[in-house]
This record gives sequence, structure tokens and C-alpha cells, in this order.
Amino acid sequence: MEYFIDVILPIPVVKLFTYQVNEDEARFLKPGMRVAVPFGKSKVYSALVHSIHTRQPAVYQAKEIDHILDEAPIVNQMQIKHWEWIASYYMCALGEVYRAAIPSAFLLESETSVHKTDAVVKEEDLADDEFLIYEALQYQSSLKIDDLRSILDSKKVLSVIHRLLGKGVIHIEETLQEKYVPKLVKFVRLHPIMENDKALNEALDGLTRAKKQREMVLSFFAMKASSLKGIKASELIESSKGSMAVLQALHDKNILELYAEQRDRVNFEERDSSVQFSLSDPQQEALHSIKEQWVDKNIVLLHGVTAAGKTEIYAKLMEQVVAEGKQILFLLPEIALTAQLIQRLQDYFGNIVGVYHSKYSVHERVELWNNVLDQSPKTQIILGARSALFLPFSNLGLIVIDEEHESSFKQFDPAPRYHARDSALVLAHMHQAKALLGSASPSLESYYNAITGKYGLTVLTKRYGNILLPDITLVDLKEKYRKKRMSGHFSDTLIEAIREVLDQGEQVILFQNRRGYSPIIECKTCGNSPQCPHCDVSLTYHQYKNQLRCHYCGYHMAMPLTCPACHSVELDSKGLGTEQVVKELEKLFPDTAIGRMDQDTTRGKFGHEKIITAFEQEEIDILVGTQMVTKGLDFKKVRLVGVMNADNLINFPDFRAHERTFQLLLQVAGRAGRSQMRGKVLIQTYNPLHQVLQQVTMHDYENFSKEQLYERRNFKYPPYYRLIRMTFKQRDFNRVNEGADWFYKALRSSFAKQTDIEFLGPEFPPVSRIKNEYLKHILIKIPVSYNVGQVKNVLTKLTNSFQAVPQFRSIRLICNVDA
DNA sequence: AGCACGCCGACT
DNA sequence: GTCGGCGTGCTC
Repeated sequence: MEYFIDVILPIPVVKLFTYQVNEDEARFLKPGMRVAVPFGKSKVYSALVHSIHTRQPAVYQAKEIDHILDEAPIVNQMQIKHWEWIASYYMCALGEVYRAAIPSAFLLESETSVHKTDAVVKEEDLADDEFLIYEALQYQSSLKIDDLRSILDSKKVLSVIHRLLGKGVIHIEETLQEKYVPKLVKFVRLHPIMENDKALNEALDGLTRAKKQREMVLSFFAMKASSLKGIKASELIESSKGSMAVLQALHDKNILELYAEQRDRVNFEERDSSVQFSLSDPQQEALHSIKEQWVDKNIVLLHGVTAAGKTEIYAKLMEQVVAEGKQILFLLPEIALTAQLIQRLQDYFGNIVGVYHSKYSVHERVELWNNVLDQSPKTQIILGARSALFLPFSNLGLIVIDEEHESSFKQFDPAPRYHARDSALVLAHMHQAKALLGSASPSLESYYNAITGKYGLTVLTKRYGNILLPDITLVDLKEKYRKKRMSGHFSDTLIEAIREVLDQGEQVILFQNRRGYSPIIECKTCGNSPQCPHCDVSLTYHQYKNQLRCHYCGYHMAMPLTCPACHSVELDSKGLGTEQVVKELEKLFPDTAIGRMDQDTTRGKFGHEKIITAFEQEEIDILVGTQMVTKGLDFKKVRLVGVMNADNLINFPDFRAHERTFQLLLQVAGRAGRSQMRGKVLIQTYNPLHQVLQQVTMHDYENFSKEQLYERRNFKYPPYYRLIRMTFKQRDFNRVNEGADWFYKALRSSFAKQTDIEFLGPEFPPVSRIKNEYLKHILIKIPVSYNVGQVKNVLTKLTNSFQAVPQFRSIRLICNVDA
């Protein structure tokens, strides 16, 4: 009997691949284990076993696997089922989901290394570059491709290798390297033979001339006396002001002994029993309401105004699931995963909380993964961003999705283009777990599901401790300009409000949502503004490096002194970024400490925390920031929030612009007045009569959602229609046009009978060229009542015939479901 | 995705 | 004349 396995490879190819295994391997292997397999001419990949069978492939000879990488599955059956759902719903390859789901340290890729053979080689038989490698191999037994690259200083490494292989000078090997290394910490203890006092005294006497060593031994005894824990080598060196060399000398003299212990990289905090969440009456009611609805509905939407105390309600619900011994997944958008929130939950739940997000290293992720896999109590609760939903849960009891409306839950660029909220709900269903969606301004999709009875709904209208909702006022910029009441981009109203708050020793947040954080340069004479040579956008000005940059491709140039088109020296900046807001503020309030929070100032692992801490400790009085300041931060002394300009939000060319504006403004507003004093919010705008802005000032979610839902139905958008966006991408402008037109026509005729499916386009997106590739979109709108599966099947077929047309083969086609 | 094979322009 | 550009096709 011959045995075969079907495996998932981490590449964007839709099908599974079949390899041959022997009987022992077949018996040992289980779905969810990794195997190293040869793929193509010279690659080794870590594939994931999907199934084990005895069906010999008919049309090709299956290769044998290299070896097995795991003792036990690292992925469970439920996960694979979940991945299959994601791959089919979001129209991507299973391999792409596999790649996204697994910590990268699990995804070994082979590395080619070059070794010399025993063959005797004459120097004159080798070309110069060949000789360089040959010579290097005399000193080092093996070289990696990267090493060769630096030796040769060129890209033609592969051809040289081929020539050398041909001459029999070298042979190559493919090695898989386990990327995960357990973290070892060095500890110090007394060498066993020193337990004897006499020996110890003799040894110490021998150190009279080695001052550093003697100091270290004394420090060692001091530390040993003061603590029962093991003594870390690093701590000993620090406290005795010695060095590793000194310690090594003592080790060599058999006085001290060095030993290593494996340590968790993930630190689990002890429960701080002083932290108690006591619920107010409205919170208590909400809690009951959620539990009641969970009896016959699996998903409940918790709509609670900012600072209503949703976290405490989550905690109470989680507590109950913890007691049942089930796992909990708590999802948050990346930017809301702040130290403040993590700390609160860790204090409350102690060492059963694991945190999973992009700032953690690959090693930390592997450890967390293994803990979840083993159902370790250390990770009974997982707090994480989007990708945490791929952890190997086997016993989920509850999924909480906070800030449910956040659009960053949808992954955009690399496939799988999945929505973490929707995928998490599917996962909850598979585990028969309950789910809770929380938001201060729910997405229209979820709200619609709630009011139509698909989800339960619980509303919290009061802020915790009965703090009043902030007072939101619109400032009419048009009028202010007309009456000359503006200083730069600040209206007199805003300036006065800031001054008043500062005088009382309280703090201000200013919000400027410039997706580019810096302005555009425009020539005053000819109106020209410098464009990116590779993308269809204007370059933006970055003061801190005095250069112009493109946000799409990273192109940058020094700030020109004269207009590149007409050589006029009068260059003007247009548009407003956080940098400029800070600059204007410095002039208006010279003696005030001003902080800035955006992508520029929060780089690095603790960039974020530094600014937040400075603001918390009132070293900063005014904080200017982008979206970042809106999420998850809780500052007690902020009295005023100013929005510099609401118009660029509301005029954004997207059907969700109004929804996003409402959510964002309420979110920023929520930063104001979290303690006793009522907070004040000033929103500067040219459209003070705009419905959405009016609704924001009234905190009127109900009317807002009613109107928006009406428009969504009218214009055929979610939640009434499902969207699939096809993107065509190619370097040649005409070819993109032709390809998109071809596809549009094909769509039209394929769905000629389904008249209620709509097609928009083909049209250029607002930025129609990125990195020298032209883009074109077709938007497909499908009524939710339809079987989308069938539509997707037709789409897949069309895509295949599209790619079969020679002229269109080079066009890249991207499907984005629920875009 | 990665990599080899294969066909056209700018250089030793 | 070659080197190397990337378009095309395949990987169990």
C-alpha cells in the first residue's frame, strides 16, 4: 500500500499538493502537523498536512517529503475549517490564509548553502568571480547566498553558482532552520565544591590580588542573602560593576557556576486583587440584558456611549466564562491596544491574560501560540489585534470585539483580505461560543443586524459616574474668515477656549486628520505642485527632514528652492498637517508644552507610550494628533478637544465617509471631560449645517443611523448589498483600460438575467497610479438575499478566462470581498 | 511566491 | 557579439 498526504503550501496557489510518505510516516502524521517538502527545483517549504490517504495521483509522480517538523499538530481541525471558510468567502488561496495565520517563525523556508567539493581545481580554469568564491570556501566550509552576494557585490550570484556547479567545484545544500529558539537566561550559583566552608575560604584567599573577582563574589553573597530567587548573571555583573569576563574567570576557577534556564518571553502578571470593578446600575442592567439575550441569540451588540464603562461589563462577562474553564478572545483594533487597557485587564485577571499583536516579536508569538494550543491557563484570555483570531483555540466560550465599527479590522493589502469581526463571528459559531460586539457608534452593518433581530442589542446611554456627555459646538470657518477672526488655521473661538482651559491647568487635545501628515506645496506663480514621478499624487512636505515625500511609494526629494516648473521662488504650502498645527500653536501659546502624536513621532516599540506618559503626567499641555489620539486613551484632565477641520473627513470620496466622520468625531469628542467637569468640543468646519455634523453635536446616533441606512438602501450599499471590488493593475495604461472593459462586458453578459446585481465602473480610483502601475476598479453590488457563493463561482470562472487572454495575462487582478 | 526558461535592448 | 532586462509558465 502506498501512502500520500495532501498539504497546504504557504503560496498563493489555490490547490493542495500531494506528496508521498511511507507507512510509518502515514501512521504518525496527523492533519495540522508541518512537514518539510521539496518544492520546485530547489526550494524546501514547511507545508501543513491537510489529509492523509492512499489515492495515488494519476497524472504525475508525487515527490517524497523531506521530514516531519512536529511531534503533534500545531493547528487544529477547527482552524483548518475556519481557514477554508476565509479562503472561499474572501476569494483567496488557502495557502495565503496559512501564511497569514501562523507566526512567521513556524514558516521555515529553506536557505541554500554552498559547500566545496573535494575536486582538485586549477586556478586558471576559473573566471575571476568564480575564483573569489572558490577562495572564500577555502576559509569557510559553507557560505550562504547572502554571503556570496556580499563577496561578489552583484546580483548575478545564481549564474556563478551554476557555472561552479558545472565545473564540479561546489555542491549545494538546502537547509531548513528552525527560527524559534527558546530564550535562555543565564543564572549564577555557587559551585558545589564550595559548599564546604574550608574550600570556600581557601578559594577566597586565592583572590586577594583579583580585586574585581573578589567584589563579585561578595556581591554574590549579598544578593543570595537578600533573595531566595535565582541570581541572574546580568544582575550580578551589574551590582558588582564587573563584567562577563570576571564572571567567566570565577567560573573557570570553580568558584561560581553558570547555568541556563529557559524563560517565557511573555511575562504574565500577577493578579492585583485590589482591582475591583464595581458596576453602576446602568452597567448592571446592561450586563443582565446581554446575558438574557444570549439565551436565544449568539451575538449581542453593546452600544454604549464613550466612557460608559463597557470594559467593566466585558470583564464581568469574561469572568463567568473563565470560571467555566473556557477560552476567551478579546479583539481590538491595533491602535486601541494601548498599555492603559492591557494593564487594566491584566490587573483584574492576572496571569491568565495573553497579549498578541504586531509589536510582539516572532518568538513571543510562538510561545503564546503554544500556550493556547496546550490550553494553558496562562492564555485562557487572549487580548489581541486582528491576527489573534488565528490562534489555535479549541475551547472558545466567548469572543468580544471592542470598537466593532473600526475599519482597520478589515485587512487590505496582502490577501487574505478578511474582516476580523466577521471572521471572528464565524469562528464563534464554529465553537458554539457567544459573541459580543461593542462600540460607541456601531457600524451600520452591525446595527442593522441588531435592529432586524439577527443580533441582540443592549444600549448604554449614560456615561460612567453620570459624567455629562461633552458639549459639542460647531465653528463656522466661512464666517470666521469673512470676519477676519482667524489666526492661521485657528478661529478666535478655539483660541479662547484653549486659553481658558490652560489657565485652569487643564489639558487640550487637537485633532487634525490629515492622512498625509504634512501639506502640499504649491507655486504661487504658476500653480504647479510637485508630483510623484511614480504615482498619481502630489508630494507632501515634511519639515523635519526638509523634503518632499510620496506616501504611496516612499519616493522623496529635497525640498526645492524654486518652483520646478517656472522657477519662481514663491512656494506656498497648501493643506494642513499636524506639524503645521504645532508650529502655529507655538506662536499662539509660546510658553506651553506641546506634543505631537502621529506616525512620525510614534515609531519604535515604545514611541507611543512615551508620548502618552508625558501627556498623562502633564508634561505636555496640548496634544496634537491624528486618528491615533482617538482610540482607547483615557486622560483625566482633558477638558477641551478641538477638531481643526471636519470637512476633509466628510468629503472623502467613499460611501462610508459619513459613517466614518460620525464615528471619528464622537470618538475624539469622547476624550473630553472624563472626570467631573463637563468636557467641551469645538469642531471647525465650512459646512456647519451638514446633517451628519449636526447629528454629532446632538450625540444623535439614532437619527444618524436611520438616515444613513436609508441612503445605503437607496444607493445600493451595505448592509443591503454586498460589495466585491475587482482591481486591475498593470504598468500599461491602455492595457488596463482594455482589460477592465473586457471584464466589465463579460460580467454584464454573465449576469444578464440577474438584473438586481449592479456593476459600477470600470473607473479610476482617486489615486490612479501607484508605483508606476495603473489601477482601475469595477465594483459589483449583490443584494444580500443572493447566494453570493454562486456569484463568486462565476467570478472565478471569468477571472480564469480573463487570464487566458494573452494580452491580459500580465494584468494583476485583485478581488476584495466586502471592500 | 519563487524560480527557470526564453526572447529583445545597451554595453564590455 | 554578450549580459541581463522581465514576460511566461510551472510547481505535487
